[in-house]
Amino acid sequence: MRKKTIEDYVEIVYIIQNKKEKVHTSDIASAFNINPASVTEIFQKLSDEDYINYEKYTGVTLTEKGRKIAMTTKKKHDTLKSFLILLGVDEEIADEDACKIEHHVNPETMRKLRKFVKFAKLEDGCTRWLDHFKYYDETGRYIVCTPKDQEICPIHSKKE
Amino acid sequence: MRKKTIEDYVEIVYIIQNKKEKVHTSDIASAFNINPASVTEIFQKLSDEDYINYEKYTGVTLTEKGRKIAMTTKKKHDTLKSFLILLGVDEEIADEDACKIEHHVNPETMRKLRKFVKFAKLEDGCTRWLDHFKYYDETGRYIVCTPKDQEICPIHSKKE
DNA sequence: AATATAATTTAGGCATACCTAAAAATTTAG
DNA sequence: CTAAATTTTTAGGTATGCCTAAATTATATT
Repeated sequence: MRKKTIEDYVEIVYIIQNKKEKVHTSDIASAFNINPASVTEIFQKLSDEDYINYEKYTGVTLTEKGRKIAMTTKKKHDTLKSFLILLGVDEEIADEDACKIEHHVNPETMRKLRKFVKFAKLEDGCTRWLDHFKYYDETGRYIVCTPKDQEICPIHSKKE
Repeated sequence: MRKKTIEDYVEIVYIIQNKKEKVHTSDIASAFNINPASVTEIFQKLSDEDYINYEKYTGVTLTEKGRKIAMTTKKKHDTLKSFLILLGVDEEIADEDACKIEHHVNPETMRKLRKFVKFAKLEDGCTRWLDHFKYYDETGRYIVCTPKDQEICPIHSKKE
């Protein structure tokens, strides 16, 4: 199976499992808008490779191996989505794009992105540049912080 | 053919065409590290759908339709790569990721990203926050521009 | 508990993007 | 300008992720 396929299916099982205990063929068929027969097939393969516990007709649960991948993938998704929303992308599009991109991003890139999202959210009147970006995006005008006025914010400065 | 396939092949033809006039089966086989026979097959399909001008044994060129897609795709690639480098991702990884992501990003998202890269590059002593991000990335400390010191930079302010 | 209904699985098919081996065309060398 | 070497194409094959139709199992109704 392809990495993308494993991640997509394991992730959706993970999400549905938070509401349902056991995840059924039909849950995934409707979530991905595909034929239930295709889901069965995927279940069999995911089971062969030990990502899910599958017994015919009774629904599936994630194995430890599957859960790890699901969580990692979901975390990537959330980071990407947050970042795109930060940028001003509509939530729905941000979600779609995150879905498609999440399988293809290098771990180093993800690390930088996570840092960046965290950095951008260090506000409380501290972060201004994001507002400046929005303003620039809307008007084309660029607001400057002059270098001399920098200081280290005592509240948010901390290790890692 | 899948969107990803069309974009990947048309883009590489575009890039090679900037150095070679006619693009040959072997050029692409070695660029993508696949079998020449597979390239021939793709050439036939790309030709059927009018993305390239293909005549057996003589190499290919892009049609107008193909060139448009190639340019759009390359532009996406460049924007994504620039953005990732801005974030501090290593050039090689930035390039790889851009390659994989470029097929999956919504036009609205691309528009925001392009704006963002442009915004971030409005420096000349003006943009500070990117340095602050680097500093934060490395040390965990957050440098603040205090709100009162903002002003509109007369040099970079302009419509669109 | 028996039967009708709904969900799931099996079986058989299809398109895509790759492959290998062999045939055909082109290019290069002598 | 012919023969050897190289490149390209053809033919036939594979894995993946989807499909439909039919069979099987589970669930709900009475």
